[in-house]
Amino acid sequence: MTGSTSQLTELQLDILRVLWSEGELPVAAVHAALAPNRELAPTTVATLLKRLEKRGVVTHRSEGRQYLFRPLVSEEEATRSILDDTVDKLFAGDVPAMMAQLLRSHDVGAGDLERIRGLLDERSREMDAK
Amino acid sequence: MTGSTSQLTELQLDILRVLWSEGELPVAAVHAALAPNRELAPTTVATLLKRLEKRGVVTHRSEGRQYLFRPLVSEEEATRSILDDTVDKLFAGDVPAMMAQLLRSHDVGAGDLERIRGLLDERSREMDAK
DNA sequence: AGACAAGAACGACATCTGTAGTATTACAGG
DNA sequence: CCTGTAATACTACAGATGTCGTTCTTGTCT
Repeated sequence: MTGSTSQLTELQLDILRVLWSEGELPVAAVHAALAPNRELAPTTVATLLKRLEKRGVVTHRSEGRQYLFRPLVSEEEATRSILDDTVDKLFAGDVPAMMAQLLRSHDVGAGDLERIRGLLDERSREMDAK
Repeated sequence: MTGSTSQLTELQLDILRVLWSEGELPVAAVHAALAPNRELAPTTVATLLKRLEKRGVVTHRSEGRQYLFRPLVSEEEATRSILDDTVDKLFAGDVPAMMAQLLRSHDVGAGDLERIRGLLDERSREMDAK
């Protein structure tokens, strides 16, 4: 059970994305990576990281006088968790229903449709294989 | 612009669902409809409704000594808004990417795959038609 | 050793959400 | 007209989140 990964906010995800892509980083580096998009004080980033640690989403180890933070959940897990939550919240867990809604009211071009067909076929093959 | 419809929580959605399906209702009725699933004090429901009204999600009119609440956003709009938000949050707005993820890691059975193919075809025809 | 600077630790504050108790108010009956 | 009673209005509080300022600590450089 990887803790409450589903309730991650945009900002929390942005922080996690930095860690996912960069690996183990000191607060300053996370702050720096976020700087272009978010104007946050370094202490803000530290606070966020600390809170995420309290929730079991990241952890840290000391190296010299600074902390190196590292994620405890993978991007896959987080994404999945959030998506699960959304499907439950909006469609009572009915994934196809959600996909139907996505197809219906969100911009999906012709090329996208093809791409999705490809994915479906792939998935079918996988199921047959097993 | 229908206000911040995208940030609706599960509880808020539950309340809205009651209104969507029942129409215009007094607080007591909303409370009653929710009762089987949620054990909330009537005042709690009233508070929630009032806050939703402040956010422009519902409104009310007086009838005698009680208020009749009614939604200001449709279920379609709310669902869409939340989904948009999720796609943005997780896949930078890339709907097909989200669908791919759904197919990959959520339980979608063989029958579901067929159903989705059907939706795709339908969508394709709609596009051709236009 | 003493002063600096860079981190970390702590504390704060506003807003939102879930949750509800208490205070008012005003109609309905007697 | 007075009193329940039912509905609304008001107040409160804890936990989460976004956002920092301030203080404490400790390695480092002269």
